[in-house]
Amino acid sequence: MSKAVEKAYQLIRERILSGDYAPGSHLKEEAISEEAAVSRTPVREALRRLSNEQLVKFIPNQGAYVNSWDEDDVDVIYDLRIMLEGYSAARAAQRISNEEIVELEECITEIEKLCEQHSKENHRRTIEHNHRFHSIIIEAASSERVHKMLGWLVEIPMLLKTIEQYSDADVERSNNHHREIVAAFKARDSDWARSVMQTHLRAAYQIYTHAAPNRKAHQTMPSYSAP
Amino acid sequence: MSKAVEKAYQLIRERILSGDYAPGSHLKEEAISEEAAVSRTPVREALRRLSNEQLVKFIPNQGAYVNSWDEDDVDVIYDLRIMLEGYSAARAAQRISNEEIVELEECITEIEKLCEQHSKENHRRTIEHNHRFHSIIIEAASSERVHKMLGWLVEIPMLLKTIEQYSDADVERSNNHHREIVAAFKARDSDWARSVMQTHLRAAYQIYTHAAPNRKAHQTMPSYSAP
DNA sequence: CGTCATTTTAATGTATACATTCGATGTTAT
DNA sequence: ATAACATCGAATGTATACATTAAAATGACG
Repeated sequence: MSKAVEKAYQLIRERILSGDYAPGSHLKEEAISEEAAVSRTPVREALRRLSNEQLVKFIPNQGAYVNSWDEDDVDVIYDLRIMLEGYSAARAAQRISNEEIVELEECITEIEKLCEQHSKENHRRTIEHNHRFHSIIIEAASSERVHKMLGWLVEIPMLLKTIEQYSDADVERSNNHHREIVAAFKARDSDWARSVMQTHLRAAYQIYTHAAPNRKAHQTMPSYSAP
Repeated sequence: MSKAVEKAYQLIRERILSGDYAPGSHLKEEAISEEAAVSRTPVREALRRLSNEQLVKFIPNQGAYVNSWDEDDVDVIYDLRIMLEGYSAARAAQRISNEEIVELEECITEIEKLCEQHSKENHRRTIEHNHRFHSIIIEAASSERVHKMLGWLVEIPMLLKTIEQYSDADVERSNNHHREIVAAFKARDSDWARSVMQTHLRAAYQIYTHAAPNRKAHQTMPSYSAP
């Protein structure tokens, strides 16, 4: 995207995900445009993009508010990811190139190496490689639509933190899933690929729900949406 | 949405769906702003919305082009609809109100009445009621995310025309599906509801593929995307 | 003292003017 | 003649000024 829009977009997104902009707070265009050192026009465009990703909520003639999600919404997000990434894996099984398979295997070996000893830095790089692994598959599925839709499901802070909760057994299981997905790809077996991918993500969901300290304590939209 | 944006949005959308703006053609902001009698600003915003719905494709520093879809994309659209509307039906089964169920039944009786004799007008109203039927269910699923995502899958002209291809037997089968979905809702059976909904849409897909005179004749993006 | 109408204000929505970028065209040198 | 290069133009990208709207503050009245 263009320079100023990207600048505003990244800034707003960062601040929302970091919690700097609290859920429900009013994102005023002028204030943001000053902080990002761009004019209101690109800020507006960035906000529109974020509203499509459901990170902010628009109210006509009133502007943008940081969106919040309740427990049910998190469930939906996981359900959608499981459906769509499962679908992606199925499509990828019939479309992925040998080069991409090699890349996937490199991701796996990297992750396994990094998991041998725990550290903040290794953790960060593990997340990166994991993300890359999933991205390659979504790319290989070769559908703009699916790619875009999945785009607004991932990278939500709560969900990203899940990986920090993985026990050693969880990590080993996850790595096994990764290997099995590649095996399914090599066999060009769509059903197998989809099945393993869905298993992989369902397991992640379980770890998240058990790790979440207070699942019932959901953030709610403030009263401006009510009479 | 605001007035001018809505005006531009509707105009562009209409012209794309009617084929007035041909696939691949360049949508120039200034030209559109004159036709819609608004300034470029709301036109830009409308184009961004349409690009999120995948109706137009953006190329940086070059602008918006009417997007086209090939056979594979149509397959993906149907697959996604089947997954997401199936999911919606499953959620709706546990959330739908009695009032909404009554509304669904009204839609069904209306459709059945309209199907008794063929006519252009009855056809149009059938489509309307059918659309309403599906909308109520998606509403009842009660998830902004799912609602929005399904928003950019429906109302593509090719797909809308499918219903015109329905034989009498197809129509009767469709009506039976509708009734069975309501039955599943009354039983609060999520799996049943999802299953029938997916059956319903898979049948529609089959009718489309068989009715399409030349499925292989897909529109392709012009060469600006190729070297 | 509370309620309702009015005014004010601060934000969004829109229009327009300016900057930038990329492609087309045409020229020149090899 | 062709390829590299410079120039020009038309479109997008950005900034800013103006219009409109809705919420908040104020004040009049019951």
